[in-house]
Amino acid sequence: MTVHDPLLPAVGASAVSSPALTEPVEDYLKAIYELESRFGAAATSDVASALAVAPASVTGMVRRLATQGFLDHVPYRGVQLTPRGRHAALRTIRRHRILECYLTGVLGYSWDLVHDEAERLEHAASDELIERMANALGHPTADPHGAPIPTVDGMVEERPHRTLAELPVGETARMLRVSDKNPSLLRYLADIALQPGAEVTMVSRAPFDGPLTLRIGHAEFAVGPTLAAQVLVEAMPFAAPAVALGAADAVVAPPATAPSLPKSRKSTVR
Amino acid sequence: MTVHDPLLPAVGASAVSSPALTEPVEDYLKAIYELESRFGAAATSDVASALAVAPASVTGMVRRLATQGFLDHVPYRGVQLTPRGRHAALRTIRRHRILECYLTGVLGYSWDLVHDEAERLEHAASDELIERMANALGHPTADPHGAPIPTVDGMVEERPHRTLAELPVGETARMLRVSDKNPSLLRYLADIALQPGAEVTMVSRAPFDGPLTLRIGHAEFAVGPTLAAQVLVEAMPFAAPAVALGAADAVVAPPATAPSLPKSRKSTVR
DNA sequence: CGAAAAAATTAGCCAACCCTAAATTAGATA
DNA sequence: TATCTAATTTAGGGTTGGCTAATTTTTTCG
Repeated sequence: MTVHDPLLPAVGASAVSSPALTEPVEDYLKAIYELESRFGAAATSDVASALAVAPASVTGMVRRLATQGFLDHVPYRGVQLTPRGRHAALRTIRRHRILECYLTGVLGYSWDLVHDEAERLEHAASDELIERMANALGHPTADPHGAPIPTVDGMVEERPHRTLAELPVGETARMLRVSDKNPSLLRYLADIALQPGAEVTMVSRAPFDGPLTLRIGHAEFAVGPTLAAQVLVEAMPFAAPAVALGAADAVVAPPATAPSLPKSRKSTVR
Repeated sequence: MTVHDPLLPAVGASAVSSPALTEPVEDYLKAIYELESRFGAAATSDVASALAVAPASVTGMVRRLATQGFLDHVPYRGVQLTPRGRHAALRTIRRHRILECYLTGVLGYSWDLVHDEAERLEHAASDELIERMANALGHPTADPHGAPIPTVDGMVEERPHRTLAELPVGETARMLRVSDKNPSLLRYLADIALQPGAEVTMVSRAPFDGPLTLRIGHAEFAVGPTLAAQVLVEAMPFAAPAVALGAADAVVAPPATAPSLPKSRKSTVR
């Protein structure tokens, strides 16, 4: 045999649907999804800093993704995912979060270290593997950091919440969620037992951006406002005993249609 | 801040050592390792067909890998791994095999389906994850197909063996190993209970490349010589009861130094 | 309003990998 | 030994993704 028959249709991919996304593409879509759900649209520079690439690289990739129908791009205005792009993003996010659950729940990873591992595995694991893991875990609905796990068909539970920094003095709330991206923050939170499902009471609040005093269990801690702003909490159902994150009054819906590419927007303190 | 500081040293990689290999590079090294241990050196065209790429692509990659010190290339003669290349190859092979063990042992994959999954995960999993899996499994020494798992420092158990096709009539041997790359072959072997550790007796052998009759347990099966040639067996210690693959009389050693780039060699029926 | 600053895009490049087609080289053989 | 063939390599391209250095646009502010 002298003929070389290189990669024809490749046996694994489903005939009609997706030709499998590359790793960078999955990363872009995921980052854009997250920015979009926070700000309504994703700015080039925000995507760039989320992915640690130069803004010019984002412009280039965005053009490609737009021609492939994953997103809409209005030059100088930002991007928004199309339903197709959103679906792809949610698929990656589901994988990421199930992986995080599996790594902490079965393989003993601590919650501050799962992010990086899941970040790499999410691109390599097959649907088969992800569903086997979900199955082994009893189909969790949130990852170890409290982030909701999208369903296979792209639905996400978005719960009403506010940040811990907004909790009025004297009120008690249940911790809902925190970003998985900052290991040292996560280690600190674990130290003070502030994890999803925990009850927190705002004891006092020093003026001029001063420290907030929290009661968690029987102990009190003073934390800075920056930290508090990163922790999401939800109202406590009256007198309900602490339980794991589950159904409750969750709103199940595809992420709301974003306000079409707003003219201006401040993303973060730049 | 206007300066974008793209991927500097990247926090995860160890300062001095490896800058992390790309997926194609790991695949090349692994394929070359396997060809080299079968034939003493890897021919361009063999690498090409193992990886399903054109021979010209192999020449290109080989040049790059040679300049990076992973292998020695004598143009028109073939390649051999340097100690560095061999070490990298064995690391990937270890990952692959531990993943196969984990997927079958813990997540319920059948042995004919693990190869593809492991093939993708082996590039994404961290050392941390692999060692956690190995730990959860009790540090297996062979994968589900009987292939020995290299140790962390690059040692492999090579056991003396012959193919089932070579087993003389009347003799009994223990099945040692079979390639993990052919799902339908693996399904058939599972059907006839011919798996690593199983005892097989050569009952009879039809002439002119005819079928071989095997006894496995209490049943007899007739198999073709092609299949038999793919199954590796080892001599049975006299009267020893069947046990799982483990220590025994294994030879532990780094893969023997290959005969320096032989002048000619037929790899397979071409 | 008009200019400076910030954000985004374009232009021009680079490296990794892969391909086909056209040389080469080695090995086998008459 | 001369020749033919099979294996390899070289030449010339292509795509993806990323970068830097201009060059626009937008936005902000004096």
